[in-house]
Amino acid sequence: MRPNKRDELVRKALTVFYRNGFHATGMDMLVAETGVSKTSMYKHFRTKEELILAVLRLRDENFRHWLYRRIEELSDTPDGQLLAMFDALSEWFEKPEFRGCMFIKASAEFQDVRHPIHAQSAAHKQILQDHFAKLAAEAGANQPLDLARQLLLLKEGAIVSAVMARGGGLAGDPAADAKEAARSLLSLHLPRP
Amino acid sequence: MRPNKRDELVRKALTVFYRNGFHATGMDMLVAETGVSKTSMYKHFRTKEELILAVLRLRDENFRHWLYRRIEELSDTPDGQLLAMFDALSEWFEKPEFRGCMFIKASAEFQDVRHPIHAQSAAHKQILQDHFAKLAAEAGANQPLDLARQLLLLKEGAIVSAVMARGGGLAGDPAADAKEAARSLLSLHLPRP
DNA sequence: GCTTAAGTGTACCGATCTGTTAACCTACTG
DNA sequence: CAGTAGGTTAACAGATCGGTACACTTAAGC
Repeated sequence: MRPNKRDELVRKALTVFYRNGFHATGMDMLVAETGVSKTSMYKHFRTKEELILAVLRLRDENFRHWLYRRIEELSDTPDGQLLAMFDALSEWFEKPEFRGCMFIKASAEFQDVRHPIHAQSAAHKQILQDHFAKLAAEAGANQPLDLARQLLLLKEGAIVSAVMARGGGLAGDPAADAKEAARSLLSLHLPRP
Repeated sequence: MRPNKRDELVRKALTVFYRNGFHATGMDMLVAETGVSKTSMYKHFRTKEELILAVLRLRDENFRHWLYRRIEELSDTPDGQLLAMFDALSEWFEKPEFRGCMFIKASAEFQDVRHPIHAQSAAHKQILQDHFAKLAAEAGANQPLDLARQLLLLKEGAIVSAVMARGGGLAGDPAADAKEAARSLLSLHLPRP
């Protein structure tokens, strides 16, 4: 059981789950898409749930590191980075493979709050919120935690709306709208420059 | 096939789907929970998808009418009603049966934008956005559509965050945070009173 | 050269999935 | 009273679900 083999399985399973959903994706389909045998799959992951949790761990890493890096590329001030988040999101929304937030979908399919999948999804959001709060504090916001929470609301709302808007079912440009709103909120929370 | 029998089935199916998810809820479970026979169920709804679409239609009616009425009870000015929406949401979030937005969950489980379930979910959001825009225009907002979209983002973000916060997995009071943000946005969009 | 770990293919398990079939019951209506 | 609409129970398709059993191959390490 080479560890990188396992990682490769998680990586491929991620794309399948992301495209297809969790319940709608059977282990047979995963086995077919990854090219691995079913026996091996179950040697690496004792249950489907364990595989999903591994997928979510990878997704958390990938997404957060991508977002953190991208906003640092786009701006070198903390308040600029908070704003730039919505430009990064915009880039994400326009990728053809964009299918919304994997953690929102996971918590939607595993609704019991005591379920590890639900808990892990919430943990991802908490980590993001903490990061926003750190940036807000560095930017000198009056109430950095409040600002962070409001920005998180805008981010989640933008993702959900972007999903709905994807097929033209909802009018508007969620990333642009969210950025505009964020600009307003930042101007009210930050001391006059 | 008395029509009210069908409505009763839709009503009961709604609670089961809302509690359990769509893919995770089998027709056998629905039959057991509604007390109806499987044959009758398939006489009323030719497929599971048709049942889900009927459930979503009912949910759209119920939710929108509840929300519209509640915010009218809480305020009699259009801008006051836009703010009161977040008080109404707060009441919803605190109900023990709260499990998030059914349309977000539906679009998460049926991701293909051409799928009728996905389209119907997006339509629900569009109708809400239109309603907000109407209120924003009545309130005299500079750009009522922009304000409506921003408020929709806050609403969706609050719902998603409330789901995550339900088991204590995410800190904060999403409804209160969203209301605070909405107050800021309104003050910037409305002409000085 | 032998052992062991890692992986393979395939067949299978019982349960559940959506959906169907057939025979029967019951109550209203012409 | 006969016909019919709406409902019942119960069994059954055919597929797929998560997960396992068994016999085999391949490659590395001692």
